[in-house]
Amino acid sequence: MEGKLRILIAEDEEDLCEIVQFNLESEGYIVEAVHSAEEALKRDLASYDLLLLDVMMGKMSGFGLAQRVRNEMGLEMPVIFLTARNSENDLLTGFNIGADDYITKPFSVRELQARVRTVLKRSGRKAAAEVGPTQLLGEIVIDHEAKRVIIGAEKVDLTRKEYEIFALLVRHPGRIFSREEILGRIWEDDVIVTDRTVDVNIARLRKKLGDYSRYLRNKAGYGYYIEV
Amino acid sequence: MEGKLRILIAEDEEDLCEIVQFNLESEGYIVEAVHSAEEALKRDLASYDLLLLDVMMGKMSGFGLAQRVRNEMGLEMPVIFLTARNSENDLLTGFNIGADDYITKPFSVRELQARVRTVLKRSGRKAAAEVGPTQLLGEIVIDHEAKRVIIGAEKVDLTRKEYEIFALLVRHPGRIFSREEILGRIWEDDVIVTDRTVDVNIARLRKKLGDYSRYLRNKAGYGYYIEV
DNA sequence: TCTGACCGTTACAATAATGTGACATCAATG
DNA sequence: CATTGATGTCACATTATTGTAACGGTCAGA
Repeated sequence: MEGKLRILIAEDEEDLCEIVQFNLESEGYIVEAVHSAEEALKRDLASYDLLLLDVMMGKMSGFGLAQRVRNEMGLEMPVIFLTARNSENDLLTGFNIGADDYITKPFSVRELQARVRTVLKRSGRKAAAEVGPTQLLGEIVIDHEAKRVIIGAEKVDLTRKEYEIFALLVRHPGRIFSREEILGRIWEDDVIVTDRTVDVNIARLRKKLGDYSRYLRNKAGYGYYIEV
Repeated sequence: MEGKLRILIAEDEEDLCEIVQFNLESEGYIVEAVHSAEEALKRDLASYDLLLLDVMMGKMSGFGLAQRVRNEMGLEMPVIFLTARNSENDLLTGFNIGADDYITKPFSVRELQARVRTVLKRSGRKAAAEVGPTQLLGEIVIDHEAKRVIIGAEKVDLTRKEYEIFALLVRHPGRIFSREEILGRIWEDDVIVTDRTVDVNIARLRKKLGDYSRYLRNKAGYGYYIEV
């Protein structure tokens, strides 16, 4: 029905990383590995379908990372935590992210595969669902659960493309996205559409945003961005 | 607070607590967590519908706690023990006490949800996670015990799939569920069905809901949801 | 075995979303 | 301030998504 699912594993034990990567890739997933939370944050996390996070890595734990992903970035994505069995003291507390599951080390490959499959299936593995239920941009609230925007008392439904473009831009305020980049991220790989298509969708989005469309700006020759 | 079921979890691994709490709450239970048996004893244990007890916690074990609950306090309540994998002795003891169930760590969240549901059902507490005994949506009443819907004076029986889809959506009003997500949550892991199947079941459900099917909405490109 | 409830699949019609070309405006650069 | 490429907008065509009827298979109970 769609492309391969992408998994990011953040785990500082490189050997374990490789084993997991190898095995999940042989299951047909696209797996990328990083070895610290900081490295993970450099990725476009929204582009993955599942995060496998070691609980204990360097400075920032897997929990910390998951928290940032969910709270600050407003992304809801399936997370499986990897925890060492007998290091309970080291386990951090107080995260309220929606961990979908966890698995204790050492684990069997089969175990992991089963867990991954289940979590992905449960989560609906659609292109990076986002949570919030809301995320703010000035006085505009994005309701990621309802796929719409709330402006004052108005609730404005967004179509899929409108929503995805807006969510992408809002996730990175101030950053300019070229039409090519927007197309590459939001449209399927095999469909070919003009870059003018982006403009039209932006126009429709702006119309729905009303006055607040002033936040959604263009820089001639470059692309679109959200004004900070 | 209407008929939601209350669960107390006593478990010293706080991260595990959080995971369990989050996931059970999202299933519609009220979940409270404590991190020791002593703390648990300060609660009004009779007010819970289910106890989830870690077998190994600090001074007093989950078993000790369960024993006191049953013998001294004379409470009959469902208990699920959480045990580490290789402590077989504990298991025996657990069953002598009359544990309703046990689950070995690490367990999948889904496994736990299923176990909780089963135990609650068996114990005579209403039924599954979607328990009410009834839950309201506008003027529609869902009778979770009879697996049907009451619209005005009409009683409309729902088939299993119809009921589960409806219950899932009603539990999270306003949230859009993609077809994949619905399939992942309601269908068994190993069966493979088209996503169009969801549509047809939705259609059948709508027909039974009559006029009130207006609450059960679709958003093109996303999925189905209950209008708030 | 028969029967009917339940459920998955398909086909096609109805609806919503999206893409495109034409043209009007705008913005940057000399 | 004039020119030119970039952007905004509209109407309409095209495509994708959804609703629904119809068919067939399975399974449990009569």
